[in-house]
Amino acid sequence: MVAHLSPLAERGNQAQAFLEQDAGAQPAMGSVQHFAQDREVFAQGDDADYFFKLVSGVIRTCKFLADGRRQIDAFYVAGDVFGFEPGEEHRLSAEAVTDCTMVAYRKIKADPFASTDRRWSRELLDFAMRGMTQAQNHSLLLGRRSAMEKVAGFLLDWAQRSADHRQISLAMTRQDIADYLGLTIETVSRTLSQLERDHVIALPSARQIKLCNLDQLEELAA
Amino acid sequence: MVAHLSPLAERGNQAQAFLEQDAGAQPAMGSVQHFAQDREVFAQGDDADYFFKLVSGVIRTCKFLADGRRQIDAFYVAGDVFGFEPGEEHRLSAEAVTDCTMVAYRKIKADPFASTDRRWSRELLDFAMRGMTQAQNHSLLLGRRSAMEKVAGFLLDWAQRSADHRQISLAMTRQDIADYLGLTIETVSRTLSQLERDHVIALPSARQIKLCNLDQLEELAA
DNA sequence: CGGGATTTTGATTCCAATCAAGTCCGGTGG
DNA sequence: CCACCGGACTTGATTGGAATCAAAATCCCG
Repeated sequence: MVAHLSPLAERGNQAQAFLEQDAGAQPAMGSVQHFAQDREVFAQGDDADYFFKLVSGVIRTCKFLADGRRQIDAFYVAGDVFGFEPGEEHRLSAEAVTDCTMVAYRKIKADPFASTDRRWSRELLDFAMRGMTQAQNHSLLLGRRSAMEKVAGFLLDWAQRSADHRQISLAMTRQDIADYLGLTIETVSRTLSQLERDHVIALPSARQIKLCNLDQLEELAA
Repeated sequence: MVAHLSPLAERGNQAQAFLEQDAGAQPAMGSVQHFAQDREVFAQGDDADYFFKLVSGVIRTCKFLADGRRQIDAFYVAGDVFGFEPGEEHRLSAEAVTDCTMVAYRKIKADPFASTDRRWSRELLDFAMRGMTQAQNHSLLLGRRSAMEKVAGFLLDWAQRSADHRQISLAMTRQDIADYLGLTIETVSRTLSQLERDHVIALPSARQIKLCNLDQLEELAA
C-alpha cells in the first residue's frame, strides 16, 4: 500500500522547488510524501500504482525470503527513482533507511508508460537505463567474489556518490550492508576491521569511513 | 569492435521478414549480422555505437576480471535486446553461445536515445525495463543463496523460456552456468547430480534436462 | 573407432557462516 | 554530570558448504 499523503508544511519550499522543476513534464503530477526511518514505502506484492523520485534521505529495496532471510536489491539516494517497474505489482518492498522525502508519480492503468510528452518519455527511459546499469553492477559485485572484494567494491561505490570521495558517512547498518552484499554482519565487520588494520581505511566511528588508500582499495575490489 | 556486416544469403528470408516487421519504426535502420559459436560480438571497452536485437541463437554478456575469472551477466535469446547501454562504451563483452543471427542498430552520437518516433521511444523503454528486471532477478539469485537454490532458480528460469516448460535444452556449457551463478563447474555438476538422485530432474544427456517435480524444484529455489 | 573436450565423481582444503561473548557507543533518566 | 540501558558493532572459536586439486567417465565429432 502507498501511505497517505502528508502535507509536510515544514518542507514546503523544497518540495515546491522540486515540483516546479518538473512542472508540465509529466502527465501524472507528483505528490510529495514523507517517511520516517524504517517505515515501509511499499511492500512486495503491492499494486505498483506509483513510483517515486527521492528528494532526500536513503531508501532500500529488498526481498524477503520464506525463511526470513532478507536480500537488499538496491539503495537509492536523492535524485534516484525507485519502484519503477514493468509489472502490475511491486516485486520488492521499499523501506526508508533514514527519514525520507520523495515525490510519488501515479502510473496510468491502461498503459503505464504511454506519454505524449517527449521530455517525460526520455526521462522515463533514463530512469530505466540507470536502474538496469545499477542492477547489473550489483550482479557483478555478488558473483563469485570474496568478502573483501565485495566490501571494497561497496566502499568505492559509495565513495563516488558522496561529496568528498575520500570520506563516506553510511546511512545504513552493518546488517543492511551484509544483506546487500550477500554476507553476514560478522563478515562485513571483520572485513572492515581488516581494512582498518591494513591502513586502507580509517573508522573514526562505525558509520564514518575514511578512505586512506584509494589505489589499494581498488586493487582489493579486483 | 563490431564485426563486418555479412550478406548472409542463406538467411535472407528470415532477416528480411524481421526488418519488414520493424520497418519505419526506428530512426536508424538495423542491419542483419551473423556470428558463429563462441565469436565475440563486442568486447568490454568497445564503443557502444550499436546495440543488437537477437533473431536466433543465444548470447552471453560477460565481464572478465584481471585474474582471469569470468562472470556472466546475462543470457539472451531470440527477441531479446543486448548491448543497450547508457554510456559511451560497452561495460561488458558479448559472445555467441551458439550460432546467432541479430539485427544491429546504430546509435546517434549526439543524443543516442533521442527519437521523434513514439513507437520507437516506447520500444526503447521496454528494452531498458526488461533489462532492469532481468538484472534485478539475477542479483536476487546471487545474494547469499546456496548452490542448490541458485541451480534450482536457474532451471526454473529457463523452463519458463522454453516451449515445453518441463523440458529444457541448454545451449550453454556447465562452465557458462557456473560463471552465471557464481559457482564452480564442479559444484554445478554435483548439484545437478543431486537433483537427479532425488528424482527432481532427469538428465537424458548433459544438455537435456527434464523437470520431473516442478513443485519440489520451486521449494528448493526458496 | 579414436581422441579431445566436456562432464562427473572423489578427497581435501579453506573461506565465510554460525555460535557465542564481549565492547562500544548514543540516548535517557536519576 | 554521570550511571546505566539497549542496540549496534566487534571479536573469538568452531563448523560447514563450496572451492580446489585430482582423476575417471562420458559424450561428440571426425
